[in-house]
Amino acid sequence: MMLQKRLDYGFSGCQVPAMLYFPKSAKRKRSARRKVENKQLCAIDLLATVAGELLSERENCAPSPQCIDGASGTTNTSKASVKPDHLCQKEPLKTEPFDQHSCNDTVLGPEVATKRQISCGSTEHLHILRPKDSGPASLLVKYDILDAIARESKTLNNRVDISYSAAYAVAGRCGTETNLPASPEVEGDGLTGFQESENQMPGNGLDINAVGIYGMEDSMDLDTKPPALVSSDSSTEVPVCWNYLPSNSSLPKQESGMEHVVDRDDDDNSSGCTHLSTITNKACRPRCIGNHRVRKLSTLKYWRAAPNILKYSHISDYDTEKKRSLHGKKIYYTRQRTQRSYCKRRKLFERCLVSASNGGMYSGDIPNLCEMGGIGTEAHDPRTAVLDTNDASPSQAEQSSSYNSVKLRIKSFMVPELFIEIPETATVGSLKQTVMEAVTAFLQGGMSIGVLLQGKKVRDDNKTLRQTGISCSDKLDNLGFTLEPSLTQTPPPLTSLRGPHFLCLDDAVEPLARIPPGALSIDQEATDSTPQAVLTSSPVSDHEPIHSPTDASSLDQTPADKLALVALPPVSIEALAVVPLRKPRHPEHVQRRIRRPFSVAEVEALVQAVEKLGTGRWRDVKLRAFDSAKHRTYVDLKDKWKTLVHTARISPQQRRGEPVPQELLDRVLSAQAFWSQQQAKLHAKPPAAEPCLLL
DNA sequence: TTTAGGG
DNA sequence: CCCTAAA
Repeated sequence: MMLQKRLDYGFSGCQVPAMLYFPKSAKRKRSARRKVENKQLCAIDLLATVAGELLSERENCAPSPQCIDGASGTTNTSKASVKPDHLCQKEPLKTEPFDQHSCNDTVLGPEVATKRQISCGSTEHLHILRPKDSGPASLLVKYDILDAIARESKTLNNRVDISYSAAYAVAGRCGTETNLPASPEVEGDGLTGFQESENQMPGNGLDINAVGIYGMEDSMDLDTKPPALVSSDSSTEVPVCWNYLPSNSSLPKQESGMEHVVDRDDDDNSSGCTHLSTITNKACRPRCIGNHRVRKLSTLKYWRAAPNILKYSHISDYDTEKKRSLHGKKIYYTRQRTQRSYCKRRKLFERCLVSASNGGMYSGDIPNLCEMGGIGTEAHDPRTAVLDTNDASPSQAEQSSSYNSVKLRIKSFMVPELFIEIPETATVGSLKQTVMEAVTAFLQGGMSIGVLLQGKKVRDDNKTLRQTGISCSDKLDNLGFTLEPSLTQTPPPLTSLRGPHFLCLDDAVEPLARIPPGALSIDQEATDSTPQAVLTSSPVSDHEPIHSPTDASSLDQTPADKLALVALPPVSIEALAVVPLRKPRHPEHVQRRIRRPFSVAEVEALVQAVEKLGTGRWRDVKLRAFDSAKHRTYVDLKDKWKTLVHTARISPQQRRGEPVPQELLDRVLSAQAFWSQQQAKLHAKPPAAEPCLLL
């Protein structure tokens, strides 16, 4: 490789619409997941789950748009809010890459409704009941959720806007990798354009935007209320308490970008606009709803590690001039589409929530997202969110009546500085991608919102707006919000698993890792004495790029060794002190293999081999029938057999995916029976001659 | 490494 | 497909 001159780009801040992305890379460790419990994750959990719904709903498409009434098992049905018309008339997907059976075999009678249970934290569950054939699924669900939340919270202070971005709805057929269309431009909708541009593998993503520092006052104590999130959504919803002031700036309307994707995701022409929404408070686990062709919620796509990122560092506030380091790291990523059950997806999201939680907040409740401690940037810091109070009339707010509200508008947040190093021979497209990756990496650690009042950081999250003076009109001019990265709080048990590339960070902040969680209060006044973590780039070997089997778009993929990216967000000392460590991830575990459904021919070969060799000799089966299929491991074959047996035992209506000939399934059953019998005999008495299934 | 199973 | 305990 010839040396290339590098160009360094400094970003004093990337302006993004005032919205946050919550889905984060999933973590598979159950141990980590266990740490995510209860209401801390209320918001994200809910949203993530909703997102799962949106995804899952795609296969519940049905031709009939009519709404069904009187669904079973519900106690509190009610009409959901009316949707805007434009949401009801979406073009169908131009291409429906999903299994064509998915629509057919899931259409239920009009009386059958799909009962969804939306988990909102650990204590609240919203049951969403909507008919299966009530039209554009994701949209309905979206409004179901909104409606449910509104009812559940008994207040409209909290608004949640959920957008679903089906980045790509492509299901790879067996043996054929599906190339996706080129990534959409990342423009016009802030971060919504995050795309998996590296290799254009099939993937799908969720953009859960939401929103609204509406009802902040309430959110302060919204332990049991639906999440109040942050949004710049200037579309239609106006919170009751906080007047949302429609932006007159040039900030892109996030809806626009999102809705388009939603269009693509709606898999039918249904024009149904009404639906049922049922809300209960049962705190039970979501049940598995048989579904199909549901992509795993790889919102994670967005959080995919940038292979080019060699360095990913954070520095602290300018005023402290302290440097801290993060490490580049792989981000759990998957583009696999699965047919997992709702429960599975739910679990997956729980994993997401782990990171979301750990990364985005270190204590407190999700509803307090809007009041999370921020970084100590100065008021004039360009990274500070622009607060527009021109249109607000805070004079009323300061009239200290108990119900006065504070009106403010967040025009945008500022993303902290990003430094990007890229060869000058790189294309603009790769530059875009690099920037995107930088932002992705930046966001990957989780987000926090900082509140600055007159240049001073408002640390006490428990104070009311009035107490802090935020309700005073004369101070609103100096009220700012910062979008700041948070680091994942590494659970103590996991810190020992850190790979070599974590060493530098470990060394720097190891002492902090021992701070017991209980001591990690939001108010981290004493953290100014935090040891400095000097940013160090990690060896390339520790960050082997993620290569995709179908790296179709590796246009100008600058090799990792030639493109370094340094993100230098002004990480607050607090954040580092509180959540100093990232969850270690072994690079080899980062990328999930692409899913490659077995073809009928493969199934045939597998069945034949198993018939011959039995069910306990998968290596032999592999050698015998799949020796040349590099991507099929004996574990795969074993798994496939397992699923085949399962498939053969369920009713044909329940089967999904490419249908396997019944004849093969019959053979599967007989072979399974035979060999399990043999195995039983083997246990009974010492092995004799090698049996063989006669067929 | 391979099996066997749960996830 | 992933993850792992066992073998």
